[in-house]
Amino acid sequence: MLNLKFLRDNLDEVERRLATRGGVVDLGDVRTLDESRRSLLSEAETLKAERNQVSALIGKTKDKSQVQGEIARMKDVSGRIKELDEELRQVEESLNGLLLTLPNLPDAKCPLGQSEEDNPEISTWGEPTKLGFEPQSHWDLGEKLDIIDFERATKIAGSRFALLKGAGARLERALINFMLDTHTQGDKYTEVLPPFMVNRASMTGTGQLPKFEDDLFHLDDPDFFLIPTAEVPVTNIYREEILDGAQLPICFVAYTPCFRKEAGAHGRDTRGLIRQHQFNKVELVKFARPEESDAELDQLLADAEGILQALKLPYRVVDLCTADIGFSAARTFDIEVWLPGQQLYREISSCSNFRDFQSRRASIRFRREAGSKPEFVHTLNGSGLAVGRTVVAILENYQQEDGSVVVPEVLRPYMGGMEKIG
RNA sequence: GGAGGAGUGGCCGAGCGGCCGAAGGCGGCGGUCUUGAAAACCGUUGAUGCGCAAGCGUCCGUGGGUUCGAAUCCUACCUCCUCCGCCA
Repeated sequence: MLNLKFLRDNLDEVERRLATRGGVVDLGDVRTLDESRRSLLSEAETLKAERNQVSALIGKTKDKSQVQGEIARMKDVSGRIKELDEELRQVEESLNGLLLTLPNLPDAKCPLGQSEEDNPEISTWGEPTKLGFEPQSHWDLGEKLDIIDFERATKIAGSRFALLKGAGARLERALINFMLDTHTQGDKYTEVLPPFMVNRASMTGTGQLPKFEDDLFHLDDPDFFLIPTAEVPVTNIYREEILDGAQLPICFVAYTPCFRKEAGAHGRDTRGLIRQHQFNKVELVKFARPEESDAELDQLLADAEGILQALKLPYRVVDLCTADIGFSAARTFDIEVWLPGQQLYREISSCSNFRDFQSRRASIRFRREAGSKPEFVHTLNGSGLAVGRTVVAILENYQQEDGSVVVPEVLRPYMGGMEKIG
């Protein structure tokens, strides 16, 4: 959520900066609602002040017959207050509803662009793998090795599900453990295992609601949502809390499955593990002081890159342009891993700084020192990494001409010493 | 699922329908004393909205209601605790 005061004073600038995300932005309604809110508020508060005064007087008066007139008048005043409060409630509901649909302001440093084509590549690591033979796709490899069964997953659940088997299931589990162990080394990140279902307030806090309900799996009774990323439950750990500034930054790492409807992706990535309704992810989440969040984003990105480097998987980093950053983000770096089967780089991690956008929605604040005023923290998160896509990358990059797959060295201890699948 | 009990400030804990944003304690902060620290003593210490400010408003789990006036009364919901049942 944007700062209403800032928005009020810089309406044109906000419109212009939001428009860099694409489309036209008209904040006229925000102005109108804000103005009527303030005028209703001041009228209601004046009456409340009067009522408080007169009621105190009535209270002090022993002989109530002397104040019958005041009591009658206050009855009217109270009626009027009730009307105004109701009007105010409606205006605030509209205003708040509107504010909740406005995306975050892109950072000044966020590159301008019209589409993902305009995302500048800022670094590369390793060389795209040269296999010396015709590479197979991970879905062919997986099926031939009998470690991924898409057909039966479809029978059990439906399309966009996978059944991992044998060394495939073991590889997924090995990756989760390897990632968690790596990130928690030296107490950099504290491991958490959060609920996989959350309520509406949590979804609103991180920005999935109210705009993106269609992308979420929902349970009617109780009114819960399956998490689309661990970002949601982990960021909401501190919703409506005031943190001690001395403890910042607070860094969490969480493994969770993630559930997404992929409603807008019909026909895209229908084969393979790339786009599933359910996938595993190890997520990094940080709560930082505002002045430190840029540096924390760099570190977060480096931590995510560290996993790919340890696995010796080639990748590049792109700086998402204004048209491509997510709703809640102010700045985002994507890590894209090389996939020989498809001969392209594919997103495997997305690392973002949300600044105070989520912390305003979720009311997550901190005190610099005892006695100072609460300020909003900056929240950040990034995949460290998407596990399913890491399996894809390993199968495709480590495949051999005979269709077997070499297990990356760092994973062997997690695979019971297995050096090769197949 | 059934039966009881409870939700007050960072924490514990008082609170008669008006003098309660809320006693008291702990903790925090500042000070006195001390070579320094502890102890003791004194003072101070919630959040938020509108406003340049003075100030005014709001917040005692959440939402409704009664009343001139609600932390205090009524009501629904939420959460927690105890007991019974069921259960990985």
